[in-house]
Amino acid sequence: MRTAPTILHLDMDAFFASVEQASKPSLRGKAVIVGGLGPRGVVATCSYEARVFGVHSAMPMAQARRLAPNAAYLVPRFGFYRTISEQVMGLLRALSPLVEPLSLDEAFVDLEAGGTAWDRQSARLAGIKLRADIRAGTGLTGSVGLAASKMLAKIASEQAKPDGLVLIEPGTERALLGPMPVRTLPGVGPATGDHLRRAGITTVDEIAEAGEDELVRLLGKAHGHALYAMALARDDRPVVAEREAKSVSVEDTYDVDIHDRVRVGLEVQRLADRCVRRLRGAGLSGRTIVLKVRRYDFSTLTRSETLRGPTDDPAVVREAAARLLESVDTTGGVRLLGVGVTGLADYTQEDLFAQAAGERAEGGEDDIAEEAETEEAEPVERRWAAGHDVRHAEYGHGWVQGSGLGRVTVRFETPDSEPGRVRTFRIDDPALEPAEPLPLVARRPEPQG
DNA sequence: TCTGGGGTCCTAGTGCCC
DNA sequence: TCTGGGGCACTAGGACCC
Repeated sequence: MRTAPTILHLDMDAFFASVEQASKPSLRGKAVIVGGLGPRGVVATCSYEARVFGVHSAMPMAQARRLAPNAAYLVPRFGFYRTISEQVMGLLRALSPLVEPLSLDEAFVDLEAGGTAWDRQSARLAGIKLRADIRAGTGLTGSVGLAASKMLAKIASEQAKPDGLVLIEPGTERALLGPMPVRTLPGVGPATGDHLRRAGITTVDEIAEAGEDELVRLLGKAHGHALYAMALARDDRPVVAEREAKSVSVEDTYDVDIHDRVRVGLEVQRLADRCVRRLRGAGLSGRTIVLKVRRYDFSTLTRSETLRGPTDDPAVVREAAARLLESVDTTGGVRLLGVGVTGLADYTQEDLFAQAAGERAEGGEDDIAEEAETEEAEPVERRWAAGHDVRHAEYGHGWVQGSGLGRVTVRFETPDSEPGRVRTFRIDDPALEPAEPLPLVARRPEPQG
């Protein structure tokens, strides 16, 4: 393990909610909750103001609404978050070629590999400058952890939240880690936490005291060895810049359980098409088709089938998914269906032939065009999702505060305006149209030199 | 009150081949 | 020919992460 704290972990603070607050001045300082707004939605992220009420990620939305009835509830705008995320990742790549994104709002950076830092002073300075650059470029805050390993850098950024920087001095790791609860360690979730607690182990020190053999006995080989090493602050996993995807999947939870077997079949076909579209979009094909079914009682089962070779043919994936469905009992109803592909490969020669043949026969992508039509036919209310940007011919740029009963309520404001006024329109008002999000920070003139 | 969506990794059982 | 075992592929399920 290295001796200088030159691994940096960045964690953007309440990312989705912060982006929404930055783009909507009237929400700054308010409880903002981003997530699925349907009857089975859960909270994706919420602002720190909402956390005061006890709201947190992964909480059922219905529960959040009871705890914070006056919060602003918004659906996520992943496309926009991705744009902001790329901006932030660009700042990280300026520090080092070794940047490992973990999600839209989190990444590791190997500062030493980039020549940006070699000791604690240079690492701290790099962290301070990064936070300033993120704020200047996006108006958002991120927390930075610096340490000699990935695990400790992540724990440091957790401690730094919100809007802070924590550097763990090499040599102090074990003393720091020892009294912490086992759940601090990555890979210890509710199940493992319970398992350890039943064995009388609640702190990191107690993991170390239990010994490696005991942990392997309790948790199995891989998990036991890994956890013991982490408890001793041993972690020499490198920062890996390029990670290849291992699977592609799509799934839908339905507002109401589906009982009709024919409808279940149709949904599986739709999901298969969507999955293939994603697969092709990534330039991939795959060998193993996976069907996922969550039943009315939340029991989840998967069925999979491995083909002789990789495919990205929608008909092949549809047929495989349909065969897998035949082996599943759906009486009682299903709440979720999913279709995935694993065993990924780049396009194979065979696929290219098959695809060429398919295109000759069917004239291109028509075989999976059906989805687009379904989307066109969605109810008009769906165009006015809460939180999404709109433009009105007379009042300018705004966002949807809510819609229903044939009306849509819009607040007219932009990231650099004062909090704006609210107006209500008919949902079919021709002066109102969906709009692209505006940049969070107004473009400044390029600095000279 | 009732639990999203997109992933990764691990384990265990089974069947097959050598 | 019988038996055992290692190694691998496949399948299903579960834990965990953000």
